Amino acid sequence: MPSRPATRSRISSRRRATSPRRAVTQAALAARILTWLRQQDLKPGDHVPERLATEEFHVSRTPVRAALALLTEQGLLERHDQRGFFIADGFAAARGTVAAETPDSTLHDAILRDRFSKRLDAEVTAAHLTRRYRASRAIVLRVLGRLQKDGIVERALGQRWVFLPALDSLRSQEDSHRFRLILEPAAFLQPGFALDAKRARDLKSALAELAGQDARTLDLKRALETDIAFHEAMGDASNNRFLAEAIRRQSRLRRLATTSMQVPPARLIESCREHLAILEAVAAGELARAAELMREHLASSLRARPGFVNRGAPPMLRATMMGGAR
Amino acid sequence: MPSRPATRSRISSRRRATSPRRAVTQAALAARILTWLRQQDLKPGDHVPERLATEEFHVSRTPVRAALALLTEQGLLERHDQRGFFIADGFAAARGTVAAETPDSTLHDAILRDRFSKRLDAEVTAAHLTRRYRASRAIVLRVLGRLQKDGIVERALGQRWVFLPALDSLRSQEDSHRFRLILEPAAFLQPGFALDAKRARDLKSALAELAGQDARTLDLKRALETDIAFHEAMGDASNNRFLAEAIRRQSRLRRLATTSMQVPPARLIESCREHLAILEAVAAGELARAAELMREHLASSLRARPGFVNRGAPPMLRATMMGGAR
DNA sequence: GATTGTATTTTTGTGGTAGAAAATACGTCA
DNA sequence: TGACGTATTTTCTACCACAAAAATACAATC
Repeated sequence: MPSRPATRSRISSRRRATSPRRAVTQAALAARILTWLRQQDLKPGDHVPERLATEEFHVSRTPVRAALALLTEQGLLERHDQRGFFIADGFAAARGTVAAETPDSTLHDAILRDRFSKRLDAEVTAAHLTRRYRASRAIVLRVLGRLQKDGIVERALGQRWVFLPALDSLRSQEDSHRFRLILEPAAFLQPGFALDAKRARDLKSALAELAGQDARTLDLKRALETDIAFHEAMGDASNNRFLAEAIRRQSRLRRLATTSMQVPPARLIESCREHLAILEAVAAGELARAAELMREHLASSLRARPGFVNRGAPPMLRATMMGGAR
Repeated sequence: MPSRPATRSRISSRRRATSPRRAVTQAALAARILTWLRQQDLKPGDHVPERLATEEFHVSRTPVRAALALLTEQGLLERHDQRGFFIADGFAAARGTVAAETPDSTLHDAILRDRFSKRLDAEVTAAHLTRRYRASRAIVLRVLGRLQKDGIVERALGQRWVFLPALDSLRSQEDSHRFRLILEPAAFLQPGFALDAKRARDLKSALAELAGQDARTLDLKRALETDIAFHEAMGDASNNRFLAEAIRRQSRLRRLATTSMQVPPARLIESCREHLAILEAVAAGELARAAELMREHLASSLRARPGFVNRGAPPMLRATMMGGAR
């Protein structure tokens, strides 16, 4: 087996007295409810009826109540007897997310890390992973399922799981960029394009803040998240669910590949300015111009990609040469 | 529960003496090997080494040998002692596929049918489905997983599975068409666009045959399959795996929705002619023209959509009406 | 009348085990 | 040497019982 010995963290499935399964899904739901609440225009004292979350997330009141109780513990909500949950004073201020470390996410990240660094082969079996990470079979299968949904692995007909060429290969990065170059400018031109007002405002302030920062002290993770949020918002605004979904898919891949593809910080800041220009065009109702700006923005990013144009052969030739073998 | 009583076919998981699980995956692999062999330029007498299929499908020799043996039984291959499998004389002639009826596919189709005709609610639980179809939980979960992969259902955080608006709603159909209008013309303009020669030939002959047929006696199922094969081939030729994948995703949805959306046969035949024109443009190396033809082709299909422009009732109302009877 | 609080019922996830299927090791033949 | 044939080992799936979580029913409150 070509797999080299590697980090062997124990990813346990045993129930510990302190954190049964509940804590995991509860936290996940709480996190989703929180981002959902943040998207709305809520003031301290506003009521948060359980029913709304129930309908939004297609779950019963039981887990919703548990999640809201969790948010109450964190001071984001307040609970009044017989009246329910209300937005707390600290709601707007608090920045932290409720992101929990789950056995699943631990394994998920470990697998991605080891795969990107080629410590994992392109073909693995579930049994291999259970041994390597000392995780229960159930967890391994769940994580593989999630990776499959994200287009990272594919299940073969037998008992192998195959890693697809991810964004770590130069070739896939180029494919991804060209794909986005097709998709994203088109979003603005869809009939019914409409950007949510609050969302536009939030994006604008986040982008403006980043745009003013120094390239040397930039929080790269936050910059990437803002970048992704911007692109997904444009997809959602397109009013076409397939387009939105396709853009979101690419976002997910980009987020995962962030470790291996390093964009220069200066480019990220430039990016923010371009995003702001696009938002302005949208606000002015000049959608055709927004589309054109988006095209230029993505083309710039494509050019800025490390190792793309700066090295050797020109784009067309390169593409053709690579076309041969696949 | 609004679900009305409905077809209750028993979908069994019990192993019958005659067909254990093996027969299913075996047949599935055999079918995939067959289409794979058909894509290659093979003559009777050509050797089919096990290793090639092994590498192509990421499975071990054991299932490959079983599948090849199955194809031998059907007279498509020949087996010579100590030398292996060879293309049989009847290989090119035989048209039939090895498509097997599995418990999974039965349930899969039943669920889709019942959902399209609104006999199933938009939110279901696995337990509900096991009762309704008298299927084992394992099968239900597998099928739900597949439907999820295809973007038909989504798993909620609790124990509900939510059907996404599929191509049965008029709105989604329009979204789908507009999405394809973005994607598919762009395929031709990707650097490295290259259509496999044999594939082009096969498509051309299939399309030519359909184009010459009478609208009244047209085999609708075959026409749809050819249509899909054409569009997927263009995606594959684009040399961009994300683009190809996105097109394939749409194809899968279209195939599933075929029962509920009825395209007039005359339009299908016209379609074939347009496909042929695109192939000619590609063959002549006029990719920009091919892209333009594709745009027109998809735009025509969008216009030809039943109930879009031509019919009376406004979209929302119609969609509701269609829900009633199937 | 709608929403919350509480209790009850239903559904799901997990772990262990037997048997089926896939992977693999090894000998043989062109 | 590389491909096939056969035997052995490993891995997976189905099934079962129990604990945990979600859904639901019903009473209480605004």
